[in-house]
Amino acid sequence: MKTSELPALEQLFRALSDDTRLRILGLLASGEVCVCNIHGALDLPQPTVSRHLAYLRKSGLAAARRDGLWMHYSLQMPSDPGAAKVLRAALEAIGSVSSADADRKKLSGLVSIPLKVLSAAANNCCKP
Amino acid sequence: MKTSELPALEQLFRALSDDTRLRILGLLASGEVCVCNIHGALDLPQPTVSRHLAYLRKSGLAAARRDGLWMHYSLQMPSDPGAAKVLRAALEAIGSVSSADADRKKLSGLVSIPLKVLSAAANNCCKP
DNA sequence: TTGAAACATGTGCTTAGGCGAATATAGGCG
DNA sequence: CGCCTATATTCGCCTAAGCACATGTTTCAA
Repeated sequence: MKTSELPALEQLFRALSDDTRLRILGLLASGEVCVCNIHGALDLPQPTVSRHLAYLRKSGLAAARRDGLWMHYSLQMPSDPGAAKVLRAALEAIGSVSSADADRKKLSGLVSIPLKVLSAAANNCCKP
Repeated sequence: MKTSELPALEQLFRALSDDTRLRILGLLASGEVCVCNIHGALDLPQPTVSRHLAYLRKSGLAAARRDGLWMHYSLQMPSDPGAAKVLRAALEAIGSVSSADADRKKLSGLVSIPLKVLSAAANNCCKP
């Protein structure tokens, strides 16, 4: 059963071969996240986060959804089963890294800070 | 359970993010292979193969064994369970790629060509 | 010891892609 | 419309790493 081709796998691994992108994926693994919260949780310059998100988007690993001023990114599983399995293994590996755990904790802190119920969406973005 | 760290994962993915190295790993998945047979099966310049094998060795994904004139390379699983799972998923994905299958077929052709029993080892290397 | 075979490594060149700083765009609001 | 905020993109610079070609190195055998 021929599924993916080698260049596609190569591209997948290239997308995974960056520390910042691995950290971002570690956050996206918990669900949809706003750019401002990624940039807040990882404590990275906003253009850096944006660039890496663009890379993930072009690689088919992330999807973007606009919500007013905010952009929410979420994980997107590759259609190819082999690539999907690789990504799941990658996410699992990231999940057992202590620094990624710290990132997640910081993210949940950021998200829960305001906790004031905005309109319908429970998303709290960028309240310093 | 903290296992690997992010930079280690990054290095693993970087080692996997090259077409030639994926093809080599596809061959090593079947067992120990001689450099000359890799270079023959993949139809790549010998220095190219050697350099990528060195990269895999330094990344801890391959081990080398000297046998007289020949060097035999074999897969080496990472000690970290998460990384090992990633590698297994990668090998499985490579296994379902048609071009990698062609590589394997060409390798088995090369290996079986002489089939004359050398001393004790059943390894046949580089008999044109 | 000399030569040949099998690998490994150095050199020069080229490209992908990372970063910081600056700038551009898009949406919401007064 | 004009401004602010959130996000995206551009620019200049720099490093990692790929390739082809040439040259070392190691091992064995005559």
